[in-house]
Amino acid sequence: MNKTRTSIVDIAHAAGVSKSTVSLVLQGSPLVNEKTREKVNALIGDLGYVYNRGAANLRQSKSKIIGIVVNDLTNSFFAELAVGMDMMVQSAGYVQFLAHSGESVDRQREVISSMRENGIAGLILSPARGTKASDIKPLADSGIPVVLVVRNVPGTKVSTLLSDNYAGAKAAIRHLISLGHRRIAFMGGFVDTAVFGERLRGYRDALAEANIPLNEKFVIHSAPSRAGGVAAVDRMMDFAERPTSALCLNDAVAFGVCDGLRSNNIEPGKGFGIIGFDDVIEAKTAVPALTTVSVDPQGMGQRAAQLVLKQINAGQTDPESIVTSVRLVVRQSCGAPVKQWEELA
Amino acid sequence: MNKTRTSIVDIAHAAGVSKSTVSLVLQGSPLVNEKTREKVNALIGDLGYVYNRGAANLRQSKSKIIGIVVNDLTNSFFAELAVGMDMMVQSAGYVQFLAHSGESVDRQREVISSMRENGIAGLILSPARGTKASDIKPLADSGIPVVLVVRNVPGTKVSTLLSDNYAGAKAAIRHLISLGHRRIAFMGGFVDTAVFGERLRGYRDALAEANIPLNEKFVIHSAPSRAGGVAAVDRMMDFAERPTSALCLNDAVAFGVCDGLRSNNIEPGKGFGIIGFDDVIEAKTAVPALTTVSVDPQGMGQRAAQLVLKQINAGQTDPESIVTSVRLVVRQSCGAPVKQWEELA
DNA sequence: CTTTTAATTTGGAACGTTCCAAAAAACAAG
DNA sequence: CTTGTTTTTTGGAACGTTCCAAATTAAAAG
Repeated sequence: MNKTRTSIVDIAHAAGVSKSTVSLVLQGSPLVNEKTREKVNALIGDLGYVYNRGAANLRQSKSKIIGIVVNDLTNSFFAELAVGMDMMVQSAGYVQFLAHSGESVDRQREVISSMRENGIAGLILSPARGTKASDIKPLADSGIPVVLVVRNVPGTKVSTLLSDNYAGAKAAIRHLISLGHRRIAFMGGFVDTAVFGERLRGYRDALAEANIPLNEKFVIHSAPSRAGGVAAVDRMMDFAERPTSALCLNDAVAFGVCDGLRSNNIEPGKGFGIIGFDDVIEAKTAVPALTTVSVDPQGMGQRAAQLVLKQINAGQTDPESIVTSVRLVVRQSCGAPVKQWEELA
Repeated sequence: MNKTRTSIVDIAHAAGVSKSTVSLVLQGSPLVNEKTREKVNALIGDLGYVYNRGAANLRQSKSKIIGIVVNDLTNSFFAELAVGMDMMVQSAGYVQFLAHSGESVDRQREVISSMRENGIAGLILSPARGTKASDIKPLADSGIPVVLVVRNVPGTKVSTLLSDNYAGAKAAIRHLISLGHRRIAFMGGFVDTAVFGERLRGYRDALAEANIPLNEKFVIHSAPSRAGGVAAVDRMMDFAERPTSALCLNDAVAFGVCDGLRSNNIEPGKGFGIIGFDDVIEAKTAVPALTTVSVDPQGMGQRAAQLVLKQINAGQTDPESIVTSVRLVVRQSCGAPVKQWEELA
């Protein structure tokens, strides 16, 4: 309503003190007399004063803003990741620019540069596919802490927070083998991402470990989405010798695989074993409940936020690379040992 | 790396012009000579200058920041809504504070006030359950455009963008009736939200229209989530006379209902008809593909962003209330007319 | 070469804070 | 009442931009 926002000097004037004193009050400085503090605080309420953080940032040349760029908010894994970050960021008294790159490197570049203009204190980035080290370099060089989550970008010298994809995949395959599976597929994902590479490596090594020869046809590429899972199953149905189970790139693919199996009249978890990756919230309630490698997306988001906050407060520290451990949660989607199915058939 | 960020005066100095001229160049003013413009632009690149939008905001007392608060990012409806907003906001040269309230009014209040301190130019709010008009009033009074999406808050004088819940629910029920259903449930949601109320009203009126008496037991409350859908089905299984189909509060509940039916050995879409609400991305690929009332979340997000941008540019305009229309997309989850099921049984 | 007009450029004040050195006030001790 | 000490308060410069009125330069006209 007011012509102009009420500022610190308006308060000062009303309280009969100087703007410096008001500033001190706002910062909760112990220097001010209790009496004046109360008077000032009262006025702040009465006049509807709102602190102008932008002005403060300008003066101090530092901000309380953290940039977060996520490649796909639509995927609940990333949505949960974002929620985890949000919690941490807010409770540290920061505020976040959260943007969605939609896997577009161009858009990602735009939002990062826009965030930079707006003076972020740090950046958490879940990079879009195809991100190059040079996309991150200028930011990092200017001294702004950057933390890469979920996906790494080769050639960068910034902190990373990744999950142990290799161990997770290996554990999953071992579990399938222990249930009696021998024909195990790996579904979803494209070769150009590090995540895919690591999980695939875990798959291969676990098979080798059990002396099961690798059938190249059994690694079925597809989009890392629910629709991709459906597509992968369709592809699989044409095989002469079909797998009896699959490790999926992520939970979204796994759900898609369930969908695809059903439309081919195969009951997921009964006629075919499925393991996902991520442990998205729905994994628990889905039917069949999804056996999956739990990455704890919210927790990961929180840790990422903590990491970037730590680096902001510490001035400049050496980049840190954290690999978070991962655990297999066994639920219903692998059903009973494979022997029983053969009896059923 | 540099001790201090390079500023407009550094450039001015290097180019042998005044800071005013550099400022003019940055704003793309036609006043500057082509020669000097080029010189300045070259220097800007060379010296790695980055524009300080905060300082500009301070001077102009307006910002290019839009606040977005969403009650639950984890729900893909809202995630998609956020993505739609993001697209619009970015392409208008704005940047967004996106926060997640997690249905907590307290947290919502905190983030809104923090956004205010950071000088947002407008706010898009999908209010947490239980939001009061007084939570929004101070912001709106200070002249910052506010747009409410998805959920309304009674007693506020701000713009709203809601979907036609009543008509959507009515259309859904008519469809079920046309397939031969008579025992139709309404699943999910709690009474205290406007959305629930409107959809329920559509349900009731459509039944009345067809002279089907309302069975109060058939409106089954539950959390508006996937888990809530499962719970609702469990409740339903105890009924002596069970419904043959259900309209669900939203797609998340609908998916949960599918899960719940399966664990009771009822095949969704074959033994029971299900209609969702929202038309989330997975609705298309799920098996059975979900018949649902399409709200087009991304489109809605875009429209919300457009609305707030319009109000920002127009200075102050009267609040606008938009109800977006909605359409029933028929897919597989209602299966064949109910007659056939009886023959099957 | 002057004068007029148009095209460019430019200091300095302002935006709302924080910070610093220094002033003022309050209190204690002699 | 002085002097010294501690507590509290205070102007003004600074942060990096935009804006304005005014100054300078270039071009056109006489």
